[in-house]
Amino acid sequence: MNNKFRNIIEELEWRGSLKDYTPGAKEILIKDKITCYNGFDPTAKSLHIGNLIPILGLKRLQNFGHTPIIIIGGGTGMIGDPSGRSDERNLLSKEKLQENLLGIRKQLELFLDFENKKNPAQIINNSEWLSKINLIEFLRETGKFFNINTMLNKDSVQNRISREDGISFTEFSYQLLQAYDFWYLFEYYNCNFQMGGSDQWGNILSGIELIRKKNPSQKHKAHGITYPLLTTSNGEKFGKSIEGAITIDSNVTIPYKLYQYFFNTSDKDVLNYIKIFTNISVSEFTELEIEANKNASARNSQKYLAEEITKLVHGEKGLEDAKRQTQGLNFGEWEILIDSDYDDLYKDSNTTANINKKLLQKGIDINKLTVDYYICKSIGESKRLIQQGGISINGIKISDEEKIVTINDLKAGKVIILSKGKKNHKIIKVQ
RNA sequence: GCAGGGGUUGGGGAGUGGUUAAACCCACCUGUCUGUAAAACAGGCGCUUUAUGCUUCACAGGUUCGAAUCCUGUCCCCUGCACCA
Repeated sequence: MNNKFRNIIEELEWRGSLKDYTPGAKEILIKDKITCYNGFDPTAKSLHIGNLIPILGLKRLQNFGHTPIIIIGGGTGMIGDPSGRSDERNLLSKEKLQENLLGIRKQLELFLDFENKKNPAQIINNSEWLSKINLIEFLRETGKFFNINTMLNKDSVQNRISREDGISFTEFSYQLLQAYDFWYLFEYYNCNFQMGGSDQWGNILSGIELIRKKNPSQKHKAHGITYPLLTTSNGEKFGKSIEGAITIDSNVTIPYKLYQYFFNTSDKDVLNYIKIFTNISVSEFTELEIEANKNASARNSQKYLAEEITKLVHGEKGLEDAKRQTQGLNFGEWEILIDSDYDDLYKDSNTTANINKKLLQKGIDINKLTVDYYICKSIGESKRLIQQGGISINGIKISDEEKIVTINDLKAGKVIILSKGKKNHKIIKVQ
């Protein structure tokens, strides 16, 4: 893990994690030690893997002696960011927001160093100041610096205005609040850098402009950098699976799922992802790259990526569990699964379910089973898949579309592993 | 508000009285091959008691032996004009 990079810019550029930057930003990051912030809005109760990019960005800054600040958007979360949205957000209730806030805060604490004497990370909730804003004062002292024409020209706003539903004043105001955050941090926390996804570029610039206008004497002191937004080479959104976002909360996305998600990264993306998500050094990377070109079928890069990320997010034990469960589920080696694996897999309701023992003693129609446990959408689909050889129990393909599943189909006397294709499994436990 | 165009199965988009559960493309699913890939190929993609069965083409009625297709009303969208500025 030793870092051969001379400075943060060199590292970010090599990792492909730098997209836009304000003039002079690079030089300052190389020469000085700065304080930089990145905001996270509590829209869900867990961060998803896309959030790892800014988190790692802050961490890398910290490694080079800069001071990271994480803003969790207790205030801005009340409003909703229109960027990248095609419709108005539903406002979250205050209780929900609070719950999300706590969850995210806890997760963020895992990644950065808060103990360090020199440049400890901080987590700050922007409701600290946003909730105290007085409307009249805000309009006079901050709103005055925003030009509606400029605001209207933003893509995020334009997109919404051209739609039938338009955009509410509330969301339209979001950019003011984010700019205000930056100004506030600049003023009271000596923070003059903001980092964010490239979709935040406009918001970041607004903040810089506000700072400039409010402090005419300190021209060009605030800066921003962005990292590119990740999409897969197929143009899909990164971090989304069929069942929803891949999160870093082991109760929502179990380590096995996380591992699988990255293991299934395509060859085209995997090397880029490794640079972005892991701390791989240039020399290690070169080695891996050569190996990947020579012997792609070994999938060493995917394995490396999946292992590193699982370890980063869930630790050594999480990784071990994920690998064992992979072996058990994806290769049908159910014997190696231990009791706690079932418990783990049980946290993911997409993968597991319970069945009443009596039902099994009577016997249950295979098609009913697949539909009841959400493997198939309809009995018709189930029959079709059986004809096509797409349904299996405990790794054995079912050929009889009228099959009655009974107690004799249990593995180890306690579970049925019902699968659609090679990757969709449902572990059904008898109770 | 007036005039014109339009709302079809996840998305796009054919179809303007009858073998139309509805062309085609994309997305998606399964299988073969394989590397738990990609590509390619094969199959599939409203529901079920698989039947000359049931429910679908914005919504509600109507005409007809028969309607996604015709009529009436309602809702929504797009374009032009007007109003407003």
